[in-house]
Amino acid sequence: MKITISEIAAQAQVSTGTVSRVINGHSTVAKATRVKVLEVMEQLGYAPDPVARELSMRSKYAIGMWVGYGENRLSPYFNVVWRALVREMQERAIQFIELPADLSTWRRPLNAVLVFNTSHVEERMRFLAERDLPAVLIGHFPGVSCVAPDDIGGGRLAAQTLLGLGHRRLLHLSVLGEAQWHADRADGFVQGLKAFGMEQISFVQVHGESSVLGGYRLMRDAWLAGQRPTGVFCATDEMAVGAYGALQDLGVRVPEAMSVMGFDGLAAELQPGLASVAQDIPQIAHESVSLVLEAIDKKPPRQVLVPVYLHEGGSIALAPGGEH
Amino acid sequence: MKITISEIAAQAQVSTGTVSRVINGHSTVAKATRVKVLEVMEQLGYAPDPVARELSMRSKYAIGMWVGYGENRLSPYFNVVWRALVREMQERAIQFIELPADLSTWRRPLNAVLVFNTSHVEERMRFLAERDLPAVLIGHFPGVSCVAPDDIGGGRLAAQTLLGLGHRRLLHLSVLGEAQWHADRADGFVQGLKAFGMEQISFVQVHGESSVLGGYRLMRDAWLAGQRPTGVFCATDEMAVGAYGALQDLGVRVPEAMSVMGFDGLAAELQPGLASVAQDIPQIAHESVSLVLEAIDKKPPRQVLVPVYLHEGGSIALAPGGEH
DNA sequence: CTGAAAGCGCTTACAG
DNA sequence: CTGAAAGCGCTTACAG
Repeated sequence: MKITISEIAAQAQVSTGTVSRVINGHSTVAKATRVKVLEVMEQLGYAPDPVARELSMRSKYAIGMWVGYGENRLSPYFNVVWRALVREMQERAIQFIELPADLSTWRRPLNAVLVFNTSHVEERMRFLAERDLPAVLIGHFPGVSCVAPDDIGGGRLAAQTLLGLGHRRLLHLSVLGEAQWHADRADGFVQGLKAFGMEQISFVQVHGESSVLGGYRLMRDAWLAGQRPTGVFCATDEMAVGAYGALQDLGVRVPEAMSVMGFDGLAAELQPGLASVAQDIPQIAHESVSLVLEAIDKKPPRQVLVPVYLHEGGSIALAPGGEH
Repeated sequence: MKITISEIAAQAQVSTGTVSRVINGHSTVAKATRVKVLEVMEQLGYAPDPVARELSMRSKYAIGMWVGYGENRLSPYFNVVWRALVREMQERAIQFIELPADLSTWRRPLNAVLVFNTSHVEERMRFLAERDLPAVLIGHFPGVSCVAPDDIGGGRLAAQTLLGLGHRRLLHLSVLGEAQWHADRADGFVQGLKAFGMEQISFVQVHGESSVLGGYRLMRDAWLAGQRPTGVFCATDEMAVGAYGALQDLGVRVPEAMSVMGFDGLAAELQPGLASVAQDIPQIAHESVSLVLEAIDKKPPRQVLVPVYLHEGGSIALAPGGEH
């Protein structure tokens, strides 16, 4: 049936306490026994039971996750982050509670709140501050602890990548509205172009919705308006999927005639082959929870930027005409 | 200080066992003591700790969830079902494990497997059968326990709904490939039309991808090919979102000129106002887990069909011209 | 470094 | 009907 810590202890001929110590990486375990225990665990495919773990470790903390409503609640990105967050909390044996949109009706005790994927950020942060509830935001907001992917660096990375392949006519599909993340991605992209020398480059930026349909329409309309870039950088992978579709409908071949890049790193699931600036989502989850713990301890707020990296893919190639 | 069951027991002058019994509604508690205990609980605002509860109630079963890969892993539908499943397992205090796509590398003990959202169903079911692993499928497969939404009934419901509004020129956006669910939805729809009398109806069915882009293209192409339905039934809500977009781009007003219906019931998040044949997803999760438990007990396989219902929305209206 | 033991908060045969 | 006790799977002072 289920294999437990005592099974491991028996097989490794140590006490359960010792097994527990190696699980938790306590340094006070002899190297030989540690190795032995790890071996047995590996062999039996053991994984500690998070529920039992929580019951016995039980940080006194209960932290709430306050998430937004609306269509993006079902977005691929949201779901990936949400799952990473849940897993992180489980691993750290922290009790988490998904909060309702309207917090004012909430009664159960709460040690901190993690705010994610929500609109009205300012209003919400004020609400929490007034109640002295430590808060951490996944995103940007002055004065509170925040964690976010390096959107600017990601934009720059996209620019460098496309420029490196010889592209000189570039299009950026960006997003309407005030959110920081897409502004940063666009800024980073432009920074990358500027570093290279703008005078040699033609660059156009258009704005639409951050969805498949949004990307489709932007790409199609830009093309029909006479834009002829060789490289397109999309603010999200979903938009890139749409752009892909539009190019297909227009008979423009990817990557031969046009290189397409996305942002988020969901390509493997969303559109195999799509090159993308990937976020390190497990790391974002990890940092978020660390900041929450710091906030509970009244440590001063910090802002963490989690690095991004290039997710390679066949959707980008040397610019046509071999300008390079 | 957190208040626990022993606190209640002390105040009510009974044992913790008795308190537990009233918490769980066991009938073997004298009315007077029950009342007394409830009073104390109420007074102290006591709520049982779910973690402790799970640890002690939990069936010793570990059940695996075997899900498919590919883009639909991030689809809204998948995510909604996934979360319902997780919650159901938690409530029943069953340990669940997300299985890797390649089960042959799996070592940890498993009492049963819930198969969901996967391709190669036949192959996978055979794999499990060979290993004597009880299996339950969300979907259709002969000889094993299955649970699925009533796709046929849902198709019929869509037909009745649109016919009831006076629509007589109908289009169905269906899906390419061999899966049962969209065949059933289409069949149900046609059944509904036939029951009404096909000779008074013009009906066209087209096939594409089950995505936003798929719906967009089907709708646009049908229109450009000269189709002029007044009612469109989409095999999924995602396709309906795409169809919506196409109609917008074509300048066709919804619902004045065209009624649009989806299927799945994700409209509230995906496209507010979209009318849809809604699946009862919590119920599907519930039945799945029940069947898994039965399968572990060697009970004979059963096939469960979960009813669907109409999710109302402003995307459907009386047919133009008031044919009704 | 490591074992024995108590404890996290709850449930449930087992007696009576 | 109800209490005493063992148990769910793990952690962590406390000794040694």
